[in-house]
Amino acid sequence: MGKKIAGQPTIRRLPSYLKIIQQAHDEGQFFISGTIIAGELELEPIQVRKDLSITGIVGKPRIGYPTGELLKAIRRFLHWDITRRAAVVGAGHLGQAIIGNPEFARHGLDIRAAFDTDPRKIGTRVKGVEVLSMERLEEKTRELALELAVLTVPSAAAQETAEAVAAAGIRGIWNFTNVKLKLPDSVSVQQENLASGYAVLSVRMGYHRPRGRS
Amino acid sequence: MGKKIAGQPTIRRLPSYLKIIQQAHDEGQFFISGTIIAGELELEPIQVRKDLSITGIVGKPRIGYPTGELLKAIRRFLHWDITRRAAVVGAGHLGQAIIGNPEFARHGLDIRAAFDTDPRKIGTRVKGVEVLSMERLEEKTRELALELAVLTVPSAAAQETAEAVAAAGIRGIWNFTNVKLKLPDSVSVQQENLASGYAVLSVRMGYHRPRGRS
DNA sequence: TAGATTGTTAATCGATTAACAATC
DNA sequence: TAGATTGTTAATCGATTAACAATC
Repeated sequence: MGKKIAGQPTIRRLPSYLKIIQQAHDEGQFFISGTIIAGELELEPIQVRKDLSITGIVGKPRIGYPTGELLKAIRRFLHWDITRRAAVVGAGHLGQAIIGNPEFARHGLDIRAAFDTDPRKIGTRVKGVEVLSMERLEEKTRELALELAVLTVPSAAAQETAEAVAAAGIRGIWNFTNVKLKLPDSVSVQQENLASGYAVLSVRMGYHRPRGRS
Repeated sequence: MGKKIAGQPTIRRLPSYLKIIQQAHDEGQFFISGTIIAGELELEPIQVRKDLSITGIVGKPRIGYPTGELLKAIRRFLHWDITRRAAVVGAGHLGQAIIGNPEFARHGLDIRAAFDTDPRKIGTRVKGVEVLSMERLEEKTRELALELAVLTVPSAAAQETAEAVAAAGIRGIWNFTNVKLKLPDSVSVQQENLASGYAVLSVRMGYHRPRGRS
């Protein structure tokens, strides 16, 4: 019998659970029920129980799940218990937002360098992270043992840059461009398509019928 | 018989289709087949055909779908054929990234103002967009007829800020914080949880076994 | 014409939800 | 104890994929 496998929807919900459980833990609560977590996130309790079951942590009826063990197990499951040495490729606003967001650092994203083609940016620092020329990507990847790249370059440069990133030996790309990258399967790619979210919101909002003065 | 309804997965894929079809159209192609679109995005042709069917556009066997009509129909479906007057609330790097991204403007996101609490930012401009104090949110929402807010404040301020946004009369929030907002149902909220994407990538990458020198 | 592609109907697959005995 | 919550098994739901006749 193999390891229990979690579907992608489950994996995507785990970070929200982690946040709620962390808060409870910080407030000194030793247990939290699936019902409470579900209430906070407007999910069904059964869904939370099902999701949490993949961690292997067993809860106590009437009491809930032990917060400490659950935190540890979720972090382990997401591999957020190790640090991943990473680079931001494309040091624009989006790249700087990722560098400056402490949430990712807490979850093991250890950004060691940033790369850009803009001579005015090269040599500067963003929150202590040095911005380097793209020419130094391979050298720095080796030197710093980088394994992950946050790709925040303009779409027009995405494929070309991703190929350079892959050639440098990086094995995971968090892709914030809207370009479907063509790379060998040995590189893991996670596509963040912000336009998808905007599309969902737009459809949900529908057409506005402003209250006229007529 | 009612209007055909599209599931959220379909809606989320439409922007990618739009991009491919736009490229073909710009290259002067009058038709594009579902097979081609699927190939570009590494999807199944049947999935593309099924998704495109919600637009009501009919393709020609052997030829494909008419690019011009398809573009128009997808934009119509997503309501990307109208402009939505919007504000960025939280003028940090992420907010500035959204303001500076021309893709959203092309899809009708018309950012008219930015709001922040930082006195050093208030009064400045980001790509021509004025940064205003949060106190002026209600006034400006009325004056500019804003209907959408891009919420890019720190998590700690998310709920409070969202309430102010809702009170100002804005009816859609694109929420980039990791906070599940508690707001009346009259406000549409789209949650962008970046940590979810990072979780998926992390699980996919697994634990690294570096090639040792041993 | 021959055959690639469409649109529709049916089958499969996976995720969510329901039901309920076990239990703290 | 009584009853809220857990974990598991089964049912439902929705999305994806397969099959195939129609057709350009």
